[in-house]
Amino acid sequence: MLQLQKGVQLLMDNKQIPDIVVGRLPLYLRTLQKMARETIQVTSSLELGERLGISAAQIRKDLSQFGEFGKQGTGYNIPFLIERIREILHIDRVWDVAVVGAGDVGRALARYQGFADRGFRVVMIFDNNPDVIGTLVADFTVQNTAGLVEAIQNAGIKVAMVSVPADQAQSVTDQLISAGVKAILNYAPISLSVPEGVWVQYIDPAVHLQRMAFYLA
Amino acid sequence: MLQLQKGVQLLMDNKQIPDIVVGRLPLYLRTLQKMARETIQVTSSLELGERLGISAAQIRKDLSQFGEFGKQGTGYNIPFLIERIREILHIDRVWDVAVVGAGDVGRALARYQGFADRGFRVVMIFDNNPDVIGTLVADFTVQNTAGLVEAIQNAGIKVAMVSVPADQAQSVTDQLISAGVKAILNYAPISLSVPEGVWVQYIDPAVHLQRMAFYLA
DNA sequence: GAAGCATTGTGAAATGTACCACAAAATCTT
DNA sequence: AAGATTTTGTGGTACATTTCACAATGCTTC
Repeated sequence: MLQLQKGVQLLMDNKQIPDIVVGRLPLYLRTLQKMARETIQVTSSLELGERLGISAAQIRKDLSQFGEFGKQGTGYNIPFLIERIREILHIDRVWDVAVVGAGDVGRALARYQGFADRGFRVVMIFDNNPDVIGTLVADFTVQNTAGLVEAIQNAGIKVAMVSVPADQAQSVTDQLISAGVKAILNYAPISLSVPEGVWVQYIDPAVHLQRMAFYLA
Repeated sequence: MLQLQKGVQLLMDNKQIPDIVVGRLPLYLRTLQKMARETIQVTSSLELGERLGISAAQIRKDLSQFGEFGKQGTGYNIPFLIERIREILHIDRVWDVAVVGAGDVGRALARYQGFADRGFRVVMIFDNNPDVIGTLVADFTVQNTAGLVEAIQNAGIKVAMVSVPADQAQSVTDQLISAGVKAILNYAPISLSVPEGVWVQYIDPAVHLQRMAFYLA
């Protein structure tokens, strides 16, 4: 039986980790958590790779950037590896998240149950439509976007999701940044301009579909 | 004034185009269409790159994979380049899309206005919840997932979006593939297994947030 | 407890991607 | 109409990422 390693330490403080490696860690984590729910205790880079469609060598190389988490001949202890990845990604805590834009997408995000146990929790939602301000969305009262900077600053929020129309997205982004937000998940179909030290990820279903359409005869 | 090039032909039939290049074309297109709405006629790789946060050299190299679309000293004619990219991505037509799962996400997708003019159109939506089947979502009657394969096959649909719970996503995917679907945009938080010749893109807000959390102190 | 099997972590090689820098070509200026 | 300016397309180079392949290690079996 695999023992929990003791004294394992995360590296990465010195080393420069490629962003592409960082981007795969959440996928590893998601699959490992699924395996844990299936009560699997141990896995190998080969098995994990098959579930993910990623080569075993790549998984081993990626994980070795952060420490030695496996055991030769045996593989990786799943609960242990889950904890290590949660530490690496700084999601061994819960980040409060603000949603800006209470349209279909914003409301779906506020009501989404999938953030639980994955490191995030929606705590407030904003909109600038007078008909929507004050209404309830998943236990939250929609706040006026006019008060966004103060509310986010006071709450110390660092993570936000933007689901406003494209023509308001840059302005909202600028306000979020002035309020101290460092990570933005942008659903508006537009490239945002942000200063050094602020990270943006984009979700645009049309972009994803267009990419695949290239391969359709 | 820039003349429209005549007799320009798309290459790429022989050449193997890197997927990473294909993935940037929709971003170029989205920004070019925004510029067109601002009634800008001509742009340069430098200007486009600044808007996108991508180097000018990379944009030129990417586009040169498909043909010579620019003019030295002048740049790129925007309407012309838009049409070329639409051809390359096979979105110089409208692809019918099926939505499976009529929860918050599926309903938001069915009602989303952002697919218009970007090559896609939602034409049907499915769910397996008896309370939801038969209700209206954005002019569509929610159909029973039991009839999914037949309906999609009959309509000749090649593109689908999956917004069902994770534990149903693989089963739905298998049905979509048996119905002839070749491109799947998956909102379920799970890696899908698909055969050669079927493409999947993933949208999982928690994954995107986790990736950024790595960079949060 | 020795032999066989499984699996890691990792240098080295192979492959893939981005950037540089410039000749060529088109436009602009005077 | 000649020189200055702009900007493309691209060969070459530098950098990044993935894959290979194997020594080392830890289980399992007999």
